[in-house]
Amino acid sequence: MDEKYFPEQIENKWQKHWADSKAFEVPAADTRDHFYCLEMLPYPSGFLHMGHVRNYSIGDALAWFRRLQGFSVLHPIGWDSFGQPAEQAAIKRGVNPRDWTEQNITHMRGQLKRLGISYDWSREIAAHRPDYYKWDQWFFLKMMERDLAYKKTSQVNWCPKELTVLSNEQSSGGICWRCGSTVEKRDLEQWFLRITKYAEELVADMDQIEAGWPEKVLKRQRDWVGRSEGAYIDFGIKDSDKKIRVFTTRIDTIYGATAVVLSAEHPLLAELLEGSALKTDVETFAAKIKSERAIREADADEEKEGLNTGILAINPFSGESVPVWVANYVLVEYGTGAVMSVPAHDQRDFEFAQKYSLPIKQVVAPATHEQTQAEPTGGTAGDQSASMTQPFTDYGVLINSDDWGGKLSEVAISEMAAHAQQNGFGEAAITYRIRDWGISRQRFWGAPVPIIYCDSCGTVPVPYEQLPVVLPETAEFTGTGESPLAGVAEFVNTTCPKCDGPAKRDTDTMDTFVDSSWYFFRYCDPRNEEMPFDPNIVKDWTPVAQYIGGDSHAVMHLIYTRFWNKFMRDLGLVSFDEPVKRLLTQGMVTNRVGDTEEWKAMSKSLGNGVDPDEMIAAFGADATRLFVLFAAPVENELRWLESGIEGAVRFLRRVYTQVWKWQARLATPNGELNLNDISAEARALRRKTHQTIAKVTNDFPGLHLNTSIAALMELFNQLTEFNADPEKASAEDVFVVREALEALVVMLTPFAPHVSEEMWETLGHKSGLLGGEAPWPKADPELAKREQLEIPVQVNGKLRSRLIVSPEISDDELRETALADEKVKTALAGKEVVTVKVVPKQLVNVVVK
RNA sequence: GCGAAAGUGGCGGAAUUGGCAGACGCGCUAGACUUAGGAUCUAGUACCGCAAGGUGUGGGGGUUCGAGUCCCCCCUUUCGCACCA
Repeated sequence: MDEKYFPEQIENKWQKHWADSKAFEVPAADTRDHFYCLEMLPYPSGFLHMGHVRNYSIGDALAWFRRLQGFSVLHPIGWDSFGQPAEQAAIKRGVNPRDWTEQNITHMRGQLKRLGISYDWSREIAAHRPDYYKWDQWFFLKMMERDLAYKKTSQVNWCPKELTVLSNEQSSGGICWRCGSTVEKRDLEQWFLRITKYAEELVADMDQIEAGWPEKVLKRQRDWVGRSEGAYIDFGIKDSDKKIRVFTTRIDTIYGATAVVLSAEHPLLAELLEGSALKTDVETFAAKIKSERAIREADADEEKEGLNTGILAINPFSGESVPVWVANYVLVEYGTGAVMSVPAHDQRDFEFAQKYSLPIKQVVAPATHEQTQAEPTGGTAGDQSASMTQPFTDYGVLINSDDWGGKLSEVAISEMAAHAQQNGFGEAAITYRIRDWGISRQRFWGAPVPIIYCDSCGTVPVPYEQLPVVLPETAEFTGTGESPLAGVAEFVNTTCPKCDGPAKRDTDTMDTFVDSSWYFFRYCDPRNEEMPFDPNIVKDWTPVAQYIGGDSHAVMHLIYTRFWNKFMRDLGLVSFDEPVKRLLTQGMVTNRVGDTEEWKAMSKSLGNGVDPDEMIAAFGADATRLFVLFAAPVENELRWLESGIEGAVRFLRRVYTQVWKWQARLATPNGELNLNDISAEARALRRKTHQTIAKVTNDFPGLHLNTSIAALMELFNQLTEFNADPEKASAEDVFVVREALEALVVMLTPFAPHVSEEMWETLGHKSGLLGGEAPWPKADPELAKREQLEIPVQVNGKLRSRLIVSPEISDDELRETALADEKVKTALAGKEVVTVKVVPKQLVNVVVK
């Protein structure tokens, strides 16, 4: 092309070439090994931001690496195109959500192509198109058949000012994220997916992905599922045959229970209070707590408040009567909505007991070392209940606990649960924090729930052959929070599939996390009209080899997609438990906020965004991508510095110039080569070449891209230092330079594909990097071996000299050489040598007195 | 409050199993060239010191012939969870 590096020219040329040659489209039948490289599909907001650029640059590097190694690589992209912003645009500006979304997709697709990301565009999908969401609806019906989808009344977060339903995230702290109003709770009938059925598997199967997923993501998922082992215990009620069931993980502390505390919304409360003199007081108090809860989530900092109901409960272990209280710190939605209060051994109960002067009875004492080692003989530790200033929450040894006294907590926990079960007042139990997934949204821009309500037949699923239930062209967007579909008569009014009578459709749409729970299976078989995908096609590509995205999806999306996979497995669509083998959560891209030293994620509202198009125009897509990958390890925060990107251009330009410098000479035949007799410098360059190949090849699967790029820069630096004059270079020198340059260009391709293709062509390969045999170089360990070793010699751990020795040197020779060294002798003068530590072929340390 | 991770030059960051701290890049300094430009090239750049030399991976202690790396205590930062019984 041109002797000078003009990124725009080169990038246009190769983007056109790739498109024309369908370079990244996966052939239908391909016997090569398959590799599925996946990035989280974007929401089509209209504009690519630097976070996208980083995400796709990482994925593209890996996709290219595997392609150059000879894998058949699936690298697809699509659009998570249902969701709020399109509807907001409709409400605010009166545009049609579909048009708005399609325009955004068109623009962003253009940006991705200008970045030169190697997607198979023939497989592009978009959630808002009927040929996609048809299968959301199909899955929903399958869930219903298996009792995994059900309807129930539940509370939603409601903003009274904006008249709209908010998600939990949008109403965190009980405050509307947009207008700051206090959020209310409202009851609505909604569809739920029974993810709790898979709670145990979602925890247990983590050991299948442990090796490939970041520990912090697994931890957050574990917390989210919230598995907790304990026991249910039934407390009797005095003068009644009713029972209150509590859940506890510390049944060993049950002799210390000095109250039973109910949530204000406990279902038994009204019944229990029947005929009580305190009925009105308690109910008034409970209503007060309830209304506080309706506007605020439970908060650990909140003052604990409670009221004695006058009811007495009977501890089934001790037979003691304890008062029943109602309090604001007991959550109705966890466990049984009732707890036994053990102030001596629980922080919350302790605070509560102090405030209301409830007795504090110690029943577990710190275990002595002997007690933890051997089976203890009796509960002898002192009872300090009266003087406790804080609860003792550790495991220990039981005291004041009848026959259980003297047992260790660990032992007592299992034995006491068994005892409760044998005697019919309890059982060992496991509870989970995770709740079923509410998917109904009172919104227009989503996949309609495929359900029909008929006065005579009730709730009727839409028959499969009537799918998709198509979203109407448009609706009235009032922003009142009612589902806009309810106002579209042609949509709502239908006939019942069972009785042909008049009926109405469900007017809610599904949570967009439904769309993104299975989309990457659709990429494998994107135009299938009979099924969501053909299991036989999907099995060659999945589980996904590498998934890359932001850690904002650590719980919701990534737990839903694991759930969906297990459901699909139970349907027989896939054969494995976990959909993603390796996950990378890349770090944020941040920039200074104004002139401050504050680095925050780029965003429109902060005004610290950087437009990828401007970067491409100014520096080229290759340099932009190279910088993004080089500037920090992929999982770290990336601080945007424009000077860094200039460095990337500089590097690419220097490599490009070097290729041009050698081009003509490399084109002429080498003639007879005698590679056994080349200069030391030439041997050193070959060594560096092969060392670099080994390093980059090894670093790639772990995505240590920044160090790979650094290694390529080192190789290039050594190549320029070799500096043989092309005109005068020997045939052997030309060979060595060619080897280094070609390795460099191929290995640079994943980071800067356009200019690499260009240089590869300049080096005389007319069919392109993907046109023939897989070009990724192979490291020759013999050539990578050092010819000489530089051995540091320390005296008492301090560096005193360096020896240049042969790699074949023995330990004894090394010791002698070190002790004979002049600098070492100087350092040893007048001192007595105690020992000489020789680390074979690595280091010598002389220890003196 | 609880939990986890991390603290290395002016900056981003390197450093298999404990074995030459600071690779690579940015920035900076000096010089060369030049239609004087925020281009390109060359050299230098952890800190103190003219030097010899000394000091140095948040602080303190420990293990070891040897610690950025392992152990204990403390400090700081970031993230996650926040009444989950």
